[in-house]
Amino acid sequence: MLQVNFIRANKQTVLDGLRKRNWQEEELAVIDRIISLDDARKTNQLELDNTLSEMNRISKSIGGLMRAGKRAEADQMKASVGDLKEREKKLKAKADEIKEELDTALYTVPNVPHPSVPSGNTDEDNEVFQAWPNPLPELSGDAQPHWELAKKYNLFSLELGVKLAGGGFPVYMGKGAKLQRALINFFLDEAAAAGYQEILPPHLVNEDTARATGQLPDKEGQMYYVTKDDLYLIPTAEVPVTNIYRNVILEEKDFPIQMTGYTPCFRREAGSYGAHVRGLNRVHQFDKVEIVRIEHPEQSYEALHGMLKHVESILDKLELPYRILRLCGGDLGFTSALTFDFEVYSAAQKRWLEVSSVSNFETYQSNRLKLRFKDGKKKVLAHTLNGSALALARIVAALLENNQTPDGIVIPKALREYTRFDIID
RNA sequence: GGUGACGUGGGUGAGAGGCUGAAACCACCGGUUUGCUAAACCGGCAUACGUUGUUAAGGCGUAUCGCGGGUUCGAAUCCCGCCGUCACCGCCA
Repeated sequence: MLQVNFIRANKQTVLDGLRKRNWQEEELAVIDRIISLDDARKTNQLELDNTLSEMNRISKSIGGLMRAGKRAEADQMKASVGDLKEREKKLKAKADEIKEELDTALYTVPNVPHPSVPSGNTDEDNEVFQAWPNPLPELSGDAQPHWELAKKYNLFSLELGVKLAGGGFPVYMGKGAKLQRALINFFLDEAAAAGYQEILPPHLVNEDTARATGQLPDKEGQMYYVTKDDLYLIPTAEVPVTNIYRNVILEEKDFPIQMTGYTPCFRREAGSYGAHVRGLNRVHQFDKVEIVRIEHPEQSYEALHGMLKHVESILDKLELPYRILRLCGGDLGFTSALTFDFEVYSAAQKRWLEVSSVSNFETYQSNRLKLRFKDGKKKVLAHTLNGSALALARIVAALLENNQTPDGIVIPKALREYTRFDIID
């Protein structure tokens, strides 16, 4: 969430940012409300502190009297604390109430978009930041979408997933399963080569963890929740990996921090039906290799572009046609200041599929994470970033479709040392 | 899952209702001494919020001894719940 002090000092910037996210004028009132709640918080806190201070003073003198054996005087002083206690109780209750209102209000405010974020409402207003320079692949008329190919070559089954779990849980088989494993290893090795330390985190996280990276309370409905143990299934490795640095104070020399992690990702994503969610296009469980960086604020945008280059290099090696979009204000994630999406062209479906989202959250996450670094004597919030490198399911969809030939599906050269087969037939 | 022990600053560890935001030691930082290094000695060394101050240095207040409640004029210390660690038992890939 945003810091109240930041909102105070940069009110106009915040308001303009929210307008870019298409906030209506009446919704912007929350900003003034936050400031006045914070004022109330301070006033209340001061009164509470003064009350406590008075009580502490009296208690101390009672201690002195007791030691001096002046029992009667001490008893008299004890009696005088009653009113203060009442006041303390009220003020404390008020403080809790204000804090809750303030937090609730703060949670409704998304990150301030970076100046380069284009205005716009929907994904149609996203800016093509980098187009695919070559002609798009064209397949012959009898080319099949990946869900047909999966049947033909027995690569995965969603029907079987229904039997085992439910809709949207694919079961990969044979070369389909091996292809998943190969891609995961390929992505992890590429990330390691680019300087990212590999992390294998828990796949379930507690509430504090989900809150710190912003999944709670904003996206509560999107996560699977294990009530019995009060744990959430992770929607992305971003959550546990970034939280490694929750409540940490770094030294400047610790930067940059680069981590990568493979995890399955679980998303409830309340359903929508039709061709655009068929097959692997949208599922409840998919595999993803994530890259996470923690950066000095002055370096974070450079780091963001480095992450773009990394994702590009992987897609180049996979020989997939892709383009990069800069998300508009309306499509930008709640916690992000700037996001670039990678889309891969899936030739049989004749559409672009989102396979990666690379974002700079600036201090929005680190504020909740309490992730800071020492800047001289001061402690300053660090910037957090992350990106998919890459999300598997849709990559598989594109690979299968684009590489189909009459003889079978050809595996890209870079992947063959991982699959140990050249073709799916 | 059961039983028992434990959880104190960056680390080790004392404290067992008031004189304790917390001894001592180690680590760290600054200084004195010294051909250099080391040693010795002196000093400093938590975080958050608020307040004051020039958006400074500093001062002041409050909170924090795993987390949350309670008892009490007063809690690191007593009581309750939770979490975690360790040991043993049970179960188990």
